Amino acid sequence: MKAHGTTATTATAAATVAAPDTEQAPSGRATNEVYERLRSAIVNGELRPNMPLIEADLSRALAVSRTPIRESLQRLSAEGVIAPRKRGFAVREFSAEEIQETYEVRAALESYGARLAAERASDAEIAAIAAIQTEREAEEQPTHQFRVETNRRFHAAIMAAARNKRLADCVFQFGQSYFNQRIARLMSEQDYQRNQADHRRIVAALKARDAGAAEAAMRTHIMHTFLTFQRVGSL
Amino acid sequence: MKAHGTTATTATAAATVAAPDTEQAPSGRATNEVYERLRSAIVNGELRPNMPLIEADLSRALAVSRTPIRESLQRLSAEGVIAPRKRGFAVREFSAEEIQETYEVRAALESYGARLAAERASDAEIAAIAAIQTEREAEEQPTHQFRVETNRRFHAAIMAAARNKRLADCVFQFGQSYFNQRIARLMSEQDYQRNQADHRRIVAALKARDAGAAEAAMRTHIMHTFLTFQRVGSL
DNA sequence: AAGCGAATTTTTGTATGCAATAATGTGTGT
DNA sequence: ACACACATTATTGCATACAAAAATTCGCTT
Repeated sequence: MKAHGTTATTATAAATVAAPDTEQAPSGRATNEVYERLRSAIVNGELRPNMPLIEADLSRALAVSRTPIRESLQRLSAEGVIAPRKRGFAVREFSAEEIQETYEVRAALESYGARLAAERASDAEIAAIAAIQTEREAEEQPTHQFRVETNRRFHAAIMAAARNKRLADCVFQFGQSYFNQRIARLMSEQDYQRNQADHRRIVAALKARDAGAAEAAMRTHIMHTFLTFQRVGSL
Repeated sequence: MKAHGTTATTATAAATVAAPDTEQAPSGRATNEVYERLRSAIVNGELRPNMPLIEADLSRALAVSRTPIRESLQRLSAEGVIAPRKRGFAVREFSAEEIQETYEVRAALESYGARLAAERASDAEIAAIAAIQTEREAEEQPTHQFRVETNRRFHAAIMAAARNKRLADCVFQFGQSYFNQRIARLMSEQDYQRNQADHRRIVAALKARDAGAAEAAMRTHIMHTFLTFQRVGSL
């Protein structure tokens, strides 16, 4: 490919990130803007794994110099979203083993969060968690969007109730991987029903203030999601 | 303070990081060199919390331009070692609550690691873990250095046996904070003996392949370290 | 003195330039 | 056609330059 002056049109990383030239970053930080855009593009799967991130291309696409690009890349690399290659960086690819490892870490973190929530949550917080699940159960025509969003809120509410910001941050980080969205999209109706049952068990344990049960239920729940991944095979 | 030409002598961040002008980074990557030096300076407590990191100073002290400095700062920021201020970055300070939170996360991760190790380790790995603890018990005049190092090896061996690289990386990350070294230094003989007892319990659980017991023992062990911190009060 | 505001200095954020190195292409001999 | 040396290009890594923003100093007024 020959770069021809202004705007590249090939299916390269830069193409999918191009800025909608409105909203032209009046808020001082170009680096943050670039960082956010790249991260969301990667998490949403717009930038495919192993796609190399060419600084000059991104620079043109996002209309900033290479400096904020390079700083964003460092940050994304530290977060494990992209990986260093011999030359520069590429969108990180996760093997099946690495995905399993990630789910195990999430299981460790979220199950401990459930335990802490059972010990520390106020009654109001537990009621709020239960309410989210009730909302899920009540919806008769749940869209994919609805399911993802209420699920996110359910888990976030539990983490908030655990009163450990660091833990919540960690869990959030681990949710920021392209394969999560993909797995969510590939979930069958049966998977969804199993998740609902898991959620009910978690709520019950929290209401009973049974830390051990909450922890175990959450652990099982997370690993169920991993089973979904295994069933659908490679992404 | 007036920067006067070449070498600053005041007690600023840059002073403590200055390169020993030998070993002049023949291996291409200046950014990595800078990153490593800053991180270790912070973790070892040479750079005190809240100390602002002035790019120009660091640049002079480490004899590189501001570019690799800034890239290192992005990385350290993503890792939570430094924190953004209104202007630039400063060494991150952890409140007592944040330290507790960190220990809770470590407890979650390492206890799950112990569980996985109990399920997955080979007999040889468990023997190796036991051997490290035996070595600890055998030493009659253990220096601080010896205690820290064997402790590190003990925990690392368990994480390796858990066969989850991501988990091991996470635990390692959480160990990279200045307060860990400080707490280790403030440990009383009684604390050390309690740790030894904890380690023995963990080894016993692993030998028995009792995942639940290994998990519980490790969790208790980590939280004991947190109790040590609480006893000595503020750092 | 204390408070306030403008001028000055620091320090950062972004852009650009240049040399080094990896990647790629091209030709030649076998 | 294949392998290999060599030339060319693409891309990075680091340094520098410059403008904007924040912090500081200084002088003025009260």
